Amino acid sequence: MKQTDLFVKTLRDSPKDEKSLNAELLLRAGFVDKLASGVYTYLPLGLRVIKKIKNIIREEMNVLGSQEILMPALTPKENWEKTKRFDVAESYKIKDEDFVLGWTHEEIVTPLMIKHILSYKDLPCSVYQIQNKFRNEPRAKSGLLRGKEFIMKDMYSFHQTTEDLNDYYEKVKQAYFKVYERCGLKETYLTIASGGEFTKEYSHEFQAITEAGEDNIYICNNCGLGINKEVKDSKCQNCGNTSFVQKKSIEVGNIFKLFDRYSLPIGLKDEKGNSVLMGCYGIGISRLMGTIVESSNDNHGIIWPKNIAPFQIHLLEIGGNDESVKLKAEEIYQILQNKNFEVLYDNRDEKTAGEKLNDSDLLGIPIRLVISKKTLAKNSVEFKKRESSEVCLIKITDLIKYVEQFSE
RNA sequence: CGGGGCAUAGUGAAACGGCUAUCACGAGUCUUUUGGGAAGAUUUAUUCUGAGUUCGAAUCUCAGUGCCCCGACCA
Repeated sequence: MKQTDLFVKTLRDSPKDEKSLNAELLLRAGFVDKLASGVYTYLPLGLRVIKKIKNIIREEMNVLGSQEILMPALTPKENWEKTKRFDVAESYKIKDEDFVLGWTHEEIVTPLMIKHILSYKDLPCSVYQIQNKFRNEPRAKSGLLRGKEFIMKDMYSFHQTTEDLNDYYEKVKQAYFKVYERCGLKETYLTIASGGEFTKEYSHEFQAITEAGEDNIYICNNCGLGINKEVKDSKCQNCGNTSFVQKKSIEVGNIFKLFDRYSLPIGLKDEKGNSVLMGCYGIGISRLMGTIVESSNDNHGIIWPKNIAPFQIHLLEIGGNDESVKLKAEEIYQILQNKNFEVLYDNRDEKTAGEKLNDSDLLGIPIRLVISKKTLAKNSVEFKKRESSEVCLIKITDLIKYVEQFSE
């Protein structure tokens, strides 16, 4: 994409009121626009990142045999009355309180499954959706980390036996780690937390280590299990070790065994009349994006992990009013496009070199290529990785091969 | 929901209760410029809303609203 066609503006100054790093960088770089506290518009660059994260999640959930569906955000009152959650403060009630803006979807997916699960042959079964969720947060904060409306993947699984639920639950854990790894999140810990009202068993959170985090977890020095402070014991629940390190973290996913908490009141039964057992599995996608920005940046801007970067290559022409530079830059842009690289081409004429270079750092695309009179004199293009300060000149004839190496 | 802070152009800032609310950047038009945020010309505002005090309010008072931060809350 040519940068002159991109609907985005970068800001030179940080917005006055944003203390949170992810909010500041994402707003300055033009990835998002803030409509209200905790309510954001995703601009083209931000949406590209969101789409990449969604697709990674889709791929991993599909591997688990789950199928994607989309449930409504507008959900009728009756569904919530059955499970006694109509009055939960987290929801937004609308239209004279006949509807709730969905903040989680057990109440919708469980009745759906009554229609679908007619025999033991239909079990196990798993569905997920990616959707905007609404939570009546008393205090939205920290940019994308805690919003009133946010993007979430929620998956629900249905089983005939506890054993089958347990098996599936373990597989989901592994899939979640793959998601975080592919998204470039370096330090994520499986963390045990309270199962809440549903079960004496623990639920599991996935906690990413970051200074911006709202949680404090204790990490076992022996086995690496994270332990939420609400269930902190003197010994590690997994290995019995007694030494821990405390770190600030943000929850980027959680998984629960729901058992019959929803199937019982809603009446989801197998053919023998036993309640179907359920699990639910969430990932906050917008929060994940914010967390990645918090953990991957420098003084100049964002450093996107390559799998979720909005583009793979940022091609800059410097001195583009020189006809030969412009032509060559266009040519290289076309070649890279034809090779299916995702290229953002800074073809803006009126910008100085400094502006282009600074914008490039701010946007955080993994590979930067610069073409100028200087590099053309050597039949070359300058190559730089965003994460490194090393710069090197690459012969134009070797460019494709060289770039391929770094995008694999 | 308790506590604290802030609110002036698209963004960031300035202006003792007193002249036509100033500056930088951005954005628009034109000319010149291009390796770490360039030069000139020109355009760019209901000082958050409402009330009050005053000869006079961006500035003081009260109320409201919004935003940021701390805490509580967060299946």
